Amino acid sequence: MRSDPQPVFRALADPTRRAIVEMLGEQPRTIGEIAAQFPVTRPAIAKHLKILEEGDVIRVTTKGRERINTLNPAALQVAAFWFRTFDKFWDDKLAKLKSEIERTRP
Amino acid sequence: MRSDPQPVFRALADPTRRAIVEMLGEQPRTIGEIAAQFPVTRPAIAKHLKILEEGDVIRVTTKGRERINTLNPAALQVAAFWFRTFDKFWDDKLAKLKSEIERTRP
DNA sequence: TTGACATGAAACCAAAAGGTTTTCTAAGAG
DNA sequence: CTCTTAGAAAACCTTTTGGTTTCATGTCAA
Repeated sequence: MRSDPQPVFRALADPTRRAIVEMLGEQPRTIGEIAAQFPVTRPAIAKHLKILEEGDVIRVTTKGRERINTLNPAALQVAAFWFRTFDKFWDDKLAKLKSEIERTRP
Repeated sequence: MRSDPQPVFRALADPTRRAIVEMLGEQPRTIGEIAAQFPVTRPAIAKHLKILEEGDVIRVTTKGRERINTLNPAALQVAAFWFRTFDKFWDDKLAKLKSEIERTRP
């Protein structure tokens, strides 16, 4: 499960891209639908989507002349996992319980 | 606790900076000590540290002619929190348990 | 006080990032 | 067929990023 988080962190570094990720967390959308929500042009959004795709944060399927962008939540875990290193600083009891839960549920 | 995650995500977007964060997770260090671990020059590391400081990911204290860089784990939580939006995609039971734990421990 | 050492600071550079406009292609609707 | 529409693709631009080298400053140790 733990792969290189760099493309994911890179994808999430831009606020527009994080907003896109949040949008796609609700439901899959086409480029046009996404671009309509932002003050930038469609080509700009297309570039953002490409970067998200490179990080495997989204998956794209073609349907006729439309391209459906779907969130791939698993990729987010790759980045989220990185933060686990610092669990010890946050809440020791909670961290222990969490890891215990995860350990006993393979 | 939830503030703008942008400076944190920005700080964590670079692999060198994430490595620095991991180093400082062990113990505070001076710029020189950090720079010695990387194949880039000290001024380059100094710039990375500045970006980390802007995201409040590290705190800096001066001691004589040394500058001690210390990790501020709380800032990491700001970014980690963003991922919570997607808990529902990961493991529903675990997510519910986690939020239950957090809810009952204010 | 003098030298060595930790760091700051400025000037500079190439590449990447984020954006635009323009042009092209292909699929649906009439 | 033809028109409209979704998107791809290329060319271009400006700013930011990540790095360098060179020089300046302040502190510790002898």
